[in-house]
Amino acid sequence: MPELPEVETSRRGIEPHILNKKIKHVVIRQYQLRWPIPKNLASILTDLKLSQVARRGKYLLLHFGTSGTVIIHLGMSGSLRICTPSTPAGKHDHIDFVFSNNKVLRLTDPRKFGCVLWTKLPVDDHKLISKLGPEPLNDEFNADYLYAQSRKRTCSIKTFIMNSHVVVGVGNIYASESLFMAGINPNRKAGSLSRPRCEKLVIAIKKILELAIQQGGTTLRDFTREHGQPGYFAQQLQVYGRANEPCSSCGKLIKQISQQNRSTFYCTACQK
DNA sequence: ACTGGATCCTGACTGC
DNA sequence: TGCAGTCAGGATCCAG
Repeated sequence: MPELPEVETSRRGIEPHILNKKIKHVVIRQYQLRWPIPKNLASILTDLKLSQVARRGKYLLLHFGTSGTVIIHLGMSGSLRICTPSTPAGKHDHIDFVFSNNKVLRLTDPRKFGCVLWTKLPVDDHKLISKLGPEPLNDEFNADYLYAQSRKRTCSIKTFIMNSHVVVGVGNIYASESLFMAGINPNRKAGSLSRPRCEKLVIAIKKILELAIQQGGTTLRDFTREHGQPGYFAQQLQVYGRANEPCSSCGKLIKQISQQNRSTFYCTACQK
């Protein structure tokens, strides 16, 4: 369940266990993820010291000084946890990074939509990272930006804000939630949004993500240790997964539709 | 340059 | 129970 808040929660959860530790060895059980794990990754990483645990969008970045960076994406079903070398590996535990302090960073990903890659480049120059839009919580993501980017765009506003080249980290759940908070119909064409409504949407996206990170930080604190815990934020969702339930604002039943083969939930009365 | 659709993969759930 | 069909929190690639 990796939305941006959870990737950030994972980052904060694993960092204290492995920062500034050396890799003792790497165990790779399944190379075939979204893209294959580089064959020589284990030998490259052995004896390198982890200097920084960063995040860009939904990508987790393990920096090893000037040597290079491991790029991890959790896809739809990936998760990370800290365990020990003696913790038995499950069916979908694809890679273990074993550190000198005997802590293991373990990636689990049943659907294999995630990836583990290596780059020597400055990570911002990597193909997957270089074209990403701004971080939603940075000042760079503001009403002027969203308004300018959306002009003449005919795709729906929901599809637009989920496009990682426009802004990173807005997944299917938070797209629906943000549009509800901003009172915008998800079917509306991106280019038809007024400047004030762009501002409203930017504020909503920031607010929703900040709230989710805050909740992830408290309720999913041990997400990296106990796989599969239900997220507390699920109870805070106003429209996502609530088809045919009354709108919390007006009482009209929440509608579920499909956009780009993804479910969208919204209130036909509150969102125009 | 944009848009819509196909696609990678497994598991949970529903209905027959 | 078993089996087929549908649906999942992502995002790239490709054709038009």
